[in-house]
Amino acid sequence: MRLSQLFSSTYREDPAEAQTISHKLLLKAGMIRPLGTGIYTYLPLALRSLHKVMAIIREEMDRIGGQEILMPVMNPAELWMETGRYESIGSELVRFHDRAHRPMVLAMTHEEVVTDLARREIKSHRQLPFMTYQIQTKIRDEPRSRGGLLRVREFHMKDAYSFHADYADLDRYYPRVYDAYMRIFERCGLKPLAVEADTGMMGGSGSHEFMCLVESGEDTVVWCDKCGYAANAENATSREPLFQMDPQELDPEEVATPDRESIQDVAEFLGVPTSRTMKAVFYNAGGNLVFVVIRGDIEVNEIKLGNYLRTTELTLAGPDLLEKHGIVAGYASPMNLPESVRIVADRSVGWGNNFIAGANKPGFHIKNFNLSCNPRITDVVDIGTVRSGDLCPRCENGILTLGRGIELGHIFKLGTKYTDAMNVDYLDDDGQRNRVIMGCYGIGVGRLLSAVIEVHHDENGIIWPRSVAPYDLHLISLDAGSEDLRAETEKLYGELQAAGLAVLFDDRDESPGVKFNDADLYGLPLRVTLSKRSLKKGGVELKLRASKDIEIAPLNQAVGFVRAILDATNLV
RNA sequence: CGGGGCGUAGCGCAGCUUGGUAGCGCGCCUGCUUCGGGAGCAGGAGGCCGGAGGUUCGAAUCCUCUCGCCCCGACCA
Repeated sequence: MRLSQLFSSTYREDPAEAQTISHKLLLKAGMIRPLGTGIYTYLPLALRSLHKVMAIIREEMDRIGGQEILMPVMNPAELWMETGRYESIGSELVRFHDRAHRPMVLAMTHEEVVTDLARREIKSHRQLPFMTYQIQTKIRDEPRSRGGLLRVREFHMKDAYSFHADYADLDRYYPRVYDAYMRIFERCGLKPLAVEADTGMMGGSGSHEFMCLVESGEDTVVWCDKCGYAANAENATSREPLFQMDPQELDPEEVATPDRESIQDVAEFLGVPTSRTMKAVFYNAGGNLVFVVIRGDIEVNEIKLGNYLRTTELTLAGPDLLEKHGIVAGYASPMNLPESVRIVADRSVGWGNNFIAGANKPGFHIKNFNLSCNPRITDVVDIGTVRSGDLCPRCENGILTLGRGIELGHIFKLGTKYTDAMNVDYLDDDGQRNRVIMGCYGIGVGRLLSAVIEVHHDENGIIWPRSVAPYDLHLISLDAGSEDLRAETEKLYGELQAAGLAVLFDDRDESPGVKFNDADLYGLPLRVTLSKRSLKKGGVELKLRASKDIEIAPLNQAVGFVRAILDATNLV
């Protein structure tokens, strides 16, 4: 491809709207252009990379027996009503009516469609197991898109669905998908961390997310430095920490704590660490007040709490709701609570005794709060947020670390959530009717591309791994008007292409500085420069984008050198 | 949906406080010169100042409403 013909233009300055590195570079390098919030056009360079990622995905999915299909984006709402998701999913599901006034949706995922398909096709156990996948546009009217391609409202997802006769078969297949996922990401130049994940609105019995650890990631992940434990912070847990226990429980007594409402203030005022306090956090769970008791130094994990309460409608309770139950904000007490309030305690209430807690009276707290003070505290569960430095729940000496990650993919053991809702059965070899078991597996393709840039770049631009680079090499002609030199470069361009290499040829009448800077920005793996100076040095200059070193190859052997270098750097 | 920020030429921005119908840098076009890390000179094109309404003799500038974009939070395969 001649750069003079390429439909793309670079920016000299960083686009103001972009914050994350990949967003900046994708715009700056002329790879994507925005159409609206979270909606982008892929220009030729980005599309070539996207296609390479897709090709890798297809190879790996085919390798584990996947069969590619393509399902519709436009779905009758009826299907989604069948599984209940038409109602349960919020406005990120785009709903509309067709010309005949039938309710329709734009698919944000394809469990409904594929499960319906399966129920029409599956008759016998002989057809099981199988796995279908597609790479299809997904529409999600995200409440908040951001970060360029990292989180968008219309995107490409590889989604796969496997169907099994029993759980054992799903359990056997699931690790194969896991391995295929690792291969896909590694082939794209990423080394993701697979973490145990919350299943969210998808449901199911187990799931893993594949996290690319970078600062710009939206998720918090937790991992152990000793064993393999890794989890999304949403559902991570830790082992009981070391804590102080007084030899005996004392009787509670009130202490004056004027104008000290936050745990921090109270602890400082009374001269105790926050771990010796018990704090109260109120939630509105679908209109009901829930009182959460948790040790003062630990944060409530709302995902865990929501899972425990089996609700997705969970917000901090407003003053109205508190007042209604006669609770004094800032001094709320886990003692003497009205019967109307549900109490949920984090397991950390057992990590110590004689705590400081609220007195439910402005300006007062109580000393020596113990679990025995309130017999109504019976729900003691793990709803705390894991902190960096906490002890690993799985091994002896491990310490947990927290980091940020981009969710590249997510795999689920769905079980029968959808096959139950849609009655998908098969006949076993005894002629008995059995429920089909499902797994589902997603990868965000554009997000994966963004993640590659987040990981592979420097201050001058992208540094593509060859596997997903839009072209293999960037050929620069510094002919300065010399027709001979130009002819040599044209000849080399032809030879490189004839050798099967994908070449981006900067044939523009631009100054060397512009060409070098654009080459760095585009970030193709290898830069090949032909100029008066390079000829004087003995041929053409070869420079890897990822390295500072420059090698000279004789002009008549340039193609061989290029191939050798590219092949040697094939794996990034 | 809450909180914050921003909409002026393709990109980055100034002008707005103190109203007088728009400017800078880069990019773009033409010519000449130049040619190894974003060249020089000369000439040129390009903007209903996001939109609507209002105040005013007069609005990019003041007021009201609205739309869009970005960030944080809520939310979220």
